[in-house]
Amino acid sequence: MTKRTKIVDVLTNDSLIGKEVVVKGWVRTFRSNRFIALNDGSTINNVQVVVDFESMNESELKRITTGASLSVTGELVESQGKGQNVEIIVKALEVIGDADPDEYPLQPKKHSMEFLREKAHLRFRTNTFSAVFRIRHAMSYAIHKYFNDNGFYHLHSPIITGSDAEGAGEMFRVTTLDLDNTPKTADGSIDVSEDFFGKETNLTVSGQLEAELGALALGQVYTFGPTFRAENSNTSRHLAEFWMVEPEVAFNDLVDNMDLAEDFLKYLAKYALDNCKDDITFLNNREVQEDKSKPQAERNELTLIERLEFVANNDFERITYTDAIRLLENSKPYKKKKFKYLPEWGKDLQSEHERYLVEKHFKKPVIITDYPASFKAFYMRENEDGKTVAAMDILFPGIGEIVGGSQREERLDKLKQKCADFNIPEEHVWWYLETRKFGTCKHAGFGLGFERLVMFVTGMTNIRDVIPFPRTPKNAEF
RNA sequence: UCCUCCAUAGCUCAGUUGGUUAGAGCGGUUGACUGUUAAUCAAUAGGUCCCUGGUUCGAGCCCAGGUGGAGGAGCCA
Repeated sequence: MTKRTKIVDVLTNDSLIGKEVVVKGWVRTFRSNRFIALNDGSTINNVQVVVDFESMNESELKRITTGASLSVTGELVESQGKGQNVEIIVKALEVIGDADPDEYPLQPKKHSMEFLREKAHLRFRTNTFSAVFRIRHAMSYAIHKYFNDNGFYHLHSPIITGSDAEGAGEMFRVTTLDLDNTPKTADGSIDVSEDFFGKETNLTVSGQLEAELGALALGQVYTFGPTFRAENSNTSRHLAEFWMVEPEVAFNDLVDNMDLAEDFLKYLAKYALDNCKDDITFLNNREVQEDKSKPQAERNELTLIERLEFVANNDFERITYTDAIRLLENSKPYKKKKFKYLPEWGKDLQSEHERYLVEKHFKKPVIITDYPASFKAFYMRENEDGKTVAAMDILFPGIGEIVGGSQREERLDKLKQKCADFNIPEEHVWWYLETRKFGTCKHAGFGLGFERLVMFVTGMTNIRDVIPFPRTPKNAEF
């Protein structure tokens, strides 16, 4: 009958004090047969519900267990106790759904992240994960808001793609063929003309090429969708299914591109600080506690909040690949032979090199630009030196590469040459080449790994803990 | 895919040179207590020691293979 009040409102809206409220949520703890900590997901904070156990049916009281869902009607009053400002004095309490304490796996104590990953269906009910996923939502919203407020259009790039020219990684094949009985052509290979689309199709590894098509008419676009890579990578920074944000802007060059990416990331850090205060504070304190049990060398130099403030308020370092190599060659670990791999012009930077630059030398986000063409993608614009391309990677402390982008090759002859160099048949990318044939112009864009952003903003150290149901090699549970 | 480490109670872990009956804390249950904040106190239940094979009189412990997990590397976002 009476409308449910969300716990976030119960805790923050002073005008409700003295009034009767109805709250519904899940029991976090039940102490002394009298105090229920109830949470409904609207905030990380619980409301304390005070039960008059002397007058309650004992069998009903027994059903108030960790994890059970309740409907509580009662008066909101200022708390007699010290830990909270307000509490609800129960008038009526109904157990909506029981949670058998013998079987309910979440206890009011610390669990390991690995254990909770196996209980991915229930881990939303913990403080840490509810905070992470509220922040994940806020970041998703902030991304749309940033682009909308800056005149970008959200472009929906396809998830199933017939394009096989991207080369961004191994792809997941999409087919409706009977795998036990595939149709064959005369030479014995699989006859893909019989497949649903009449050709080989895969899940997208990037929406970039499609975003470029949009940008070259709409001016400023971005994609924000799921991306799939069938790489057998087993690290705390990679997923087989992840979400990527890819803005693309006509008439932008590499400097414009860097300016956009930096402004965007600063906006997101500030948005989190301004709009997710309770959750960020919780995760900040959680990390401080965790760090206490770690050796000095593994602790964070700055707290989570300090790191977010730092990104929001300080300019990123910008350095060319060539200068970065020179800097590494004159670094202490180089001279003391601490690098496992020697930095060398023409070879890609190793993780240890990036970490040195970001975490030891500059101690701030670093944008590395103008990489050698040899290990970058075919669509990146060739620089005047003929050796490097107008690429940029943004490296974050503890996360590594969070953004990768470039100014695109807009000159048709150069792009055709690149296709040849990379063994990409022109007939596969005819539609992409046509944008250079008809009204071509400078343009640039980048890709932001959404989960890596959420890792940075939450301080979580494993990417599997910032997406509800992680997809990794040998794991597609739930 | 490669390297290193790990797998014992519901959870976090200990377990001696290979030895007979595998332990602790937390959680659960039962009871006491009741304005608590990880409540407290007492009692109590709870085990395919990841799987398969091997060595041995005897394996949680040693060996081989497998599976799963973590950290690092590569690839990248």
